[in-house]
Amino acid sequence: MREDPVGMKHLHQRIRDDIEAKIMSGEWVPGHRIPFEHELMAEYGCSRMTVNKVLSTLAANGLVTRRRRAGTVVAEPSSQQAVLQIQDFALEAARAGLEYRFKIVHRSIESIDAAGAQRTGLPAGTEMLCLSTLHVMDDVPQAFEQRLINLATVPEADREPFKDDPPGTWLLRRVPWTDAEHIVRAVNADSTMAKRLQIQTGTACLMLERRTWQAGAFVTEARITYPGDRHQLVGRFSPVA
Amino acid sequence: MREDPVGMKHLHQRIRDDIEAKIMSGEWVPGHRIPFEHELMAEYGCSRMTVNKVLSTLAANGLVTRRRRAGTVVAEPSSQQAVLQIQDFALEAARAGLEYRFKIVHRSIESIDAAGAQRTGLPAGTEMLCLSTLHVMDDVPQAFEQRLINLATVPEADREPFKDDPPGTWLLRRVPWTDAEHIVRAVNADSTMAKRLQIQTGTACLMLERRTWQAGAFVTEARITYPGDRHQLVGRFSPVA
DNA sequence: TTCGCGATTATGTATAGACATTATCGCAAC
DNA sequence: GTTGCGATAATGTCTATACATAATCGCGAA
Repeated sequence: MREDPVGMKHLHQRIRDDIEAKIMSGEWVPGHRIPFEHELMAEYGCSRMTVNKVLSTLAANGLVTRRRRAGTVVAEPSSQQAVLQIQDFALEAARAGLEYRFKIVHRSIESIDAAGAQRTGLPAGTEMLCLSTLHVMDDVPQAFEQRLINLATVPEADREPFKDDPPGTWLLRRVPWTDAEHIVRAVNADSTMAKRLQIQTGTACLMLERRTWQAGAFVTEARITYPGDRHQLVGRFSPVA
Repeated sequence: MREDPVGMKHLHQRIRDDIEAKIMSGEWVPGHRIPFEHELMAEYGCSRMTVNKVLSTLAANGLVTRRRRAGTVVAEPSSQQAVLQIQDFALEAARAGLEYRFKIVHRSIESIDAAGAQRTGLPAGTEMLCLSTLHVMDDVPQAFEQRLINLATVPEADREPFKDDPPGTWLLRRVPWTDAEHIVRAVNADSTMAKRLQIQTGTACLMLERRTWQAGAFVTEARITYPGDRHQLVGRFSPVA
């Protein structure tokens, strides 16, 4: 019944990618009803078990909400929201009525080291664009960002001056991600970091480490340090199955 | 074919619970090979699809590792995992092969103050059970937990000695929550906290504040402080709109 | 001894169908 | 109008089967 898959992803993955893409692109906003299982069956010409498993997985990941009889709808953004929103400083500043600036304080291209290769799953020696950015609101430093961008996945980053948008915002618009890993740590500011953020040495800081992949290809790693007395992560969660 | 389920969980959940219990209790240590799918089929008298879905789900959650031909084994705990995702110290300790203890260092019943009333949305003066708990693994303090439990919502907490399970675990089993709010901060340990956690004064700590509601009724507030050099929050997310 | 290759075995993905569960819709009775 | 109830429609769970894929095992040849 199925054509021979030569360079063809598994159906499960293809359906999942399609739905995720529609949600990510904004074509399907939160609350939008996703086609019923039998509609997807017809569209992809597969059995209900297959689309059921896809939708169940998406529901377990909190991307959609399923209700008997009512169908499946795109979930309201909840848990991850906080971590992600903090990412967009310009938006946060605008909402708080502050003036936002950023400054690229370092830029270079380097081969990834052994530890980096381990973290990202890339072969050692892969070329990465390394950027350090200071985010400032109303002349007060809010965060220091150290970022690696995989030039194999995003070659155009090499020629980008990052004049209007900081690297994170620029990337988000260019390269939609499909997977991310977040780590949140508490660290004491060393003297260098303290100077950058205009805080006292030893002040507790939140360090958010974030790695993103697009369909298995590593995109970027960001390590963002926030002064602990100026920032917190806030999230609202609903229980997962 | 199946007996009528009166108070009988779905098979999928039962198999899953059984396996998780074996892992949690330490009966199956990391590396231990889980029965093959056809063995579980025979044991539970069900089809392979059913056990396959259970094991796939456990694998997706990182509890087990699956390899073709080799079978399914209990996963190695990856360093300091998922404090946020699985907020169960006993489970984490069991997986890491550590001995877990907890100690209630303070217990009282108090009326909520103005600030607390603000945070929880309760009327001032509501009676709360106040507990302070120290979580210890292999004689090393891992976290200090300050918790308020709403006695109006969970009156039986008053008579509970919290002998076998710490308050968080006990509550989770008794009162399923429908909404939660999380705040993550970085704070410098003051001298009291430093003494409790056996760290140096000033060490950066992660402070996780968590409030939960059940259908609009406030249940509990927990404020958990982790030494920053021993813990991190790990999360794996998929994109949201 | 070692290398290569085929058989074996366990998981990965998918199908087609069945029955259970539950929320909603619409009609009928009050 | 409102209430109650049955039909309906969607997801939830499960079966039995099939073939694909990948890793390992063991045998035979170099």
